[in-house]
This record gives sequence, structure tokens and C-alpha cells, in this order.
Amino acid sequence: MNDAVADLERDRTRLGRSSTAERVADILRDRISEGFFTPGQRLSEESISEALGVSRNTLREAFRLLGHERLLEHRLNRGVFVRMLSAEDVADLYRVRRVIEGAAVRRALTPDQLTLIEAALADAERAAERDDWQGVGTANIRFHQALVSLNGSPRLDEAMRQLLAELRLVFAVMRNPRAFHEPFVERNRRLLELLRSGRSEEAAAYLDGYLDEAEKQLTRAYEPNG
Amino acid sequence: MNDAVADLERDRTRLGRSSTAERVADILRDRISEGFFTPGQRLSEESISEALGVSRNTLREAFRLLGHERLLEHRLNRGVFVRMLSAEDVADLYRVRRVIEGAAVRRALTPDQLTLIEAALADAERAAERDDWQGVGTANIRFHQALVSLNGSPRLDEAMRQLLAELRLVFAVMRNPRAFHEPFVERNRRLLELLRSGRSEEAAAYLDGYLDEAEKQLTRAYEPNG
DNA sequence: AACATAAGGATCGTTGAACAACTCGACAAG
DNA sequence: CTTGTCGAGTTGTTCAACGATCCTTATGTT
Repeated sequence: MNDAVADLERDRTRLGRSSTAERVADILRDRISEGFFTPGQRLSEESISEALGVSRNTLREAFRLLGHERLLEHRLNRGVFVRMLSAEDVADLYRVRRVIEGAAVRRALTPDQLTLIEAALADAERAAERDDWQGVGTANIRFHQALVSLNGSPRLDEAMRQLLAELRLVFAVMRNPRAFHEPFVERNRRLLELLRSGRSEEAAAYLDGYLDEAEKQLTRAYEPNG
Repeated sequence: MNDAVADLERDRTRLGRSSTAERVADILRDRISEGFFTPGQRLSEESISEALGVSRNTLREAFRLLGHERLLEHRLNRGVFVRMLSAEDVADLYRVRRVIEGAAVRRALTPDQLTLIEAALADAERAAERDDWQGVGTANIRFHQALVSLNGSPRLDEAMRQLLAELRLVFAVMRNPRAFHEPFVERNRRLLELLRSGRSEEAAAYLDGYLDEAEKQLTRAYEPNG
């Protein structure tokens, strides 16, 4: 019995997790990352609270939540807007990725720590065969999330989660997802092999170049019509 | 005219920055880090909103803000509590510090980047001469904050700010601040000299040992009566 | 005595309405 | 073309109310 019960404890976080404000935040978060709400757009308290059938107060709590995740921007007396990232923001996001992901790949790993990463990579490869580039993007994100989890730090995991959510704001305005996501599947494969064979310094160097390239592509595809 | 107006833009952030909820959050944050509210204590919506003269709704917005900073813990239908850190939390905080501060000291620096760090260190040394150990603690925090700023990343700065606020929750329950803070002034001095002479790998190694020691002391002073 | 159950009180969660404060565009005056 | 003024529309904040939930205490059962 004890094992089964212990397993249940993992679900406890999901239990406490059900205030209306949080569920509203979940909905809005999804809508933002799927591009339904586009960066720069203003979110009206009145129309959204009415549409979702919650009070303005509750909606405002949800707005605060997403504001702290940097998905929304709160301008006093003017309302909340879907965050619009500048080129400087993109640069900063990649600065942070280099620090956090770099620390992850430099660690000594046990083989079983790599299974999660392998799984995400396999998903990406399967999605690529299906020409499902949105799916590739999602799986790639999982790949990097799993990479960070090698640090074994809940706080770094959380930071990475937020960072990737912000990055999705940029992906949302990109017009050619294939050109962006496709090449990285292969690179992820190579990175994983370096990790598996324990060549961490090589892996770190490879990751740095990898992130440089991604940042450059993103900035290029982003800035001209920013 | 254009130059003078351009200068003003820097003040724009200060303009939007004053909703009641945020000011309430500022007050509560101060109260928590000064130990007026102690970890584990429940913060009643009714009594606090009454005491501060704001409505429950506004206070709840402030609670949400501090919850996201991990200073408060929100339990559904039970209220908010001042966060109580476990030994595992302390370990995680130091895990993150190793990653973020480690990345900072490994960078190549220009001498003028060190002036902020030097200033914080000088403050700590002066406070130590005055036997002002609270002051030493504050200056030490500024030292590490300045260290992280070498990364040049606003997001990492912000993450470090939050992390140190969490750590203050632990400092607040410590009974002998001198024993904890005093030895680190000297270590900070040594670390700065290593940085100044450009020996970054040596500095990184020194920092690692430094953080190990701090974590150990903190865990020891903390766990027995946790 | 140990345990399960039920009732009651306190507090939180959420709502709806109200009004003040503020933004922004339009239009008039200089 | 710039500066004042006005008004519509939106956000900021408060208040009162009620249902939902938790905690404690009292009650009853085995």
C-alpha cells in the first residue's frame, strides 16, 4: 500500500491547484502561446471577464499571475497587454539559457537521467517525419526543459519553464516554423550523444554555438518588422 | 531639447510603479525580512486589511505578488502563511547560487565593472568595524547581487534578487548573525582580488568552496530546531 | 476509551455594484 | 501648430454579501 500511496503524493500539487483565478490564468496562458492573443494586444477586463463568466476581481488576480510570468504587461490605469519582446529581451533570454543550460550539460550524469531527454528528442524526430512543425517545436522545448532538469533544482526548472513560455511569445510571431525548428532536431541528437559519452566540455561548447545560432536566427526573423 | 527629453525616458519605469497593491506588498516584504512576521505565521486577510486600511481585494493582490516571490505560501481556503524554508529549500537555493554566481565570476571583466562590487565590500568592512552585523549581512547581500550583475542580464539580476529575499527568511530565524556573517567579509575580499587579477577559474573554485561552507553553516544552524 | 460523525464558527473564495481616478482622443482657443 | 478643456470609456479600489471550505468542539457509537 505504501508505495501506491506515496505515488499519490505527486498529485497533491494538482489538488490544491484549483482557484478560479488560476484556472483562468491557465486558459489565458494557453491562448497566448497558441497565438490567439497576439503580442501587444490589450486585454480588456470587461469583455474577457464577461466572456469567461468570472468577475472582474477574479480576472484581475489571473492577470497578476500572468504578469509575474512576464506573459502580460501591466500598465497602470491603462490595462494589461500581451507582452511584446524586444530584441534586447531575446538577447537576455538567451543569456540566461547559456547560464542555466550550460551548467546542466557540464554535470556528471547517470545514464537513466538521460531517458527523459531521449524521449523528448524521439518525439521531436517523429513529429518532424510527420511534417508537424508545431509538434517539433513543442518537443524541442521539452528537450531543453529536460536538459535543465539535470541540475536537479526545482527553482531552475521553474525558471526555465517561465523562460520558455516567454520565448513562445516570439515563436508565435514567426512565419516559418519549419525553417526555424527543423535544423535543431539534428543538433539536439548530436548534443545528446556528446552527453551520453560523457564529453561534457565538448557538449557545453556545442551548446553555446547552438544557442548562438538560435538567437541569431530568431533576432533576424524578428527584428526587421519588430 | 532632444537630449534632455531622452534622459527623461529613464524615469518612465518609476511612473507606472505605484498601485496600492504594490505598495502594500512592499510593506509586507519589509516586515517579513525584518522578522516582524515570522516563518510559518498565518497572515489574516481581515486583520491586515483593516490594519493597513485597504480592502481585502487589494490585500489579496498584494498576497499574490509576494506568493510569486515565494515569500508567502498560499494554501487554498486556509489563507496565506509566511514561507517556511526546509533544509531541501536551502540546498536548492545554494544550487542556484552556484549556477548563477559561478557563471558571473567566469566572465572576463572590465575593471570598472568591479567598482560596484568593491563599494559593497567596503560597506561590509566598515559595518564589521562598527560591530553592526545586520549591516554586514545587508552589505554582503549587495556584494553578491553586484557579482551577479556581471552577467549583464536583467532576468538573472531579478532571479538573484528573489533568491536573496528567500534566503533572508532563513537569516531571520538565526540567532547568531555575527558568527555567520563575519567570516565571509574576508572571503569576499579574497574573491574580489582573484577577480581583479583575472584568475577566473581560481575565483570560480573559490566561490564554490565558499558557497559550500555557507550552505553547511546555514543548514547546521537551521535544521536542529527546524 | 477510542473512534467516527455532526454541528458551529471562523475564514477564505468569489461575485456584483459602485464610485473615484485616470487615459485618450476630439475639439476649441490662442 | 501648440496648448487647454471636455467627455466617453476603462481601470483602480472599496464594500457588502453569500457560498464553500476548513478547524474545532460536541455528540454519539462501538
